[in-house]
Amino acid sequence: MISFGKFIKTEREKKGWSQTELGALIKVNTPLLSRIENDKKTLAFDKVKLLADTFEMDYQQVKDLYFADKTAKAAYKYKCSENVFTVAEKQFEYIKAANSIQGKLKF
Amino acid sequence: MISFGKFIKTEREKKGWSQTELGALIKVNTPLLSRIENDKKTLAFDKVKLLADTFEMDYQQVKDLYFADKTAKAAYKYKCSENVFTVAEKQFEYIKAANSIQGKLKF
DNA sequence: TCAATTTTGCCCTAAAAGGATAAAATAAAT
DNA sequence: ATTTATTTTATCCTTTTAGGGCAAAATTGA
Repeated sequence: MISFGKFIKTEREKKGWSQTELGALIKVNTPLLSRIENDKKTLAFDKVKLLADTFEMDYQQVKDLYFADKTAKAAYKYKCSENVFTVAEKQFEYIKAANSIQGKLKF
Repeated sequence: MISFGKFIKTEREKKGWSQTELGALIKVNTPLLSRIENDKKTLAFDKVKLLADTFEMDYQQVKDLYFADKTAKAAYKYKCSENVFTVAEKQFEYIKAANSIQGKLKF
């Protein structure tokens, strides 16, 4: 498993693109893309769809990777235990269930 | 499984405290605590330790709940799939392993 | 050694997070 | 039925951070 930054770098190189080239496609300038690939900045969420399309990959999957990365980094930074993920998943299911009961569109 | 807001409300009522009373203990004013309990605002992270102490609960556990809640809400909001949590956990383990190799303190 | 590419150092702006006060709404108690 | 206590809502304000930008330095490699 690699970080989202390294994921971008890997896929970019597979395509044989420079940072500037990929940057033009996903609307991110070169210095910023460099930082993103090195996990010093994060890609803005609204660029993720564009990125998935550019890489010809499934949006849902790329999006999941994007958030997984953010979650993992926060969990590490704040010294969470491993079961934070299990708890999160349960909470997630709970919210989904609660909101699928017509009309309740909280959170 | 309940939200972090409802968790606070539940524990507060167990102790028989008003929002103002608990608020004084954890340094949060009443209107803000109301919003927090109703999941309209989030508790600042630096108050979590104080909250755990006040409730006489394990900090690690409360902290995990705090981040689980944030994660779950983001995952729901951005329509992630359920396996975002599994991916996140793998990523988490990867980061931990990478950083346990002396000196590497990235992320 | 020149040219392309990547990285770093700053700086700027817009958005969001966290917090505060006053006032309205609800609930409880007398 | 009115007070009184409690909770919620309406705004507003300040500080932080995310995301982005330019210029220059560093690295890679032809």
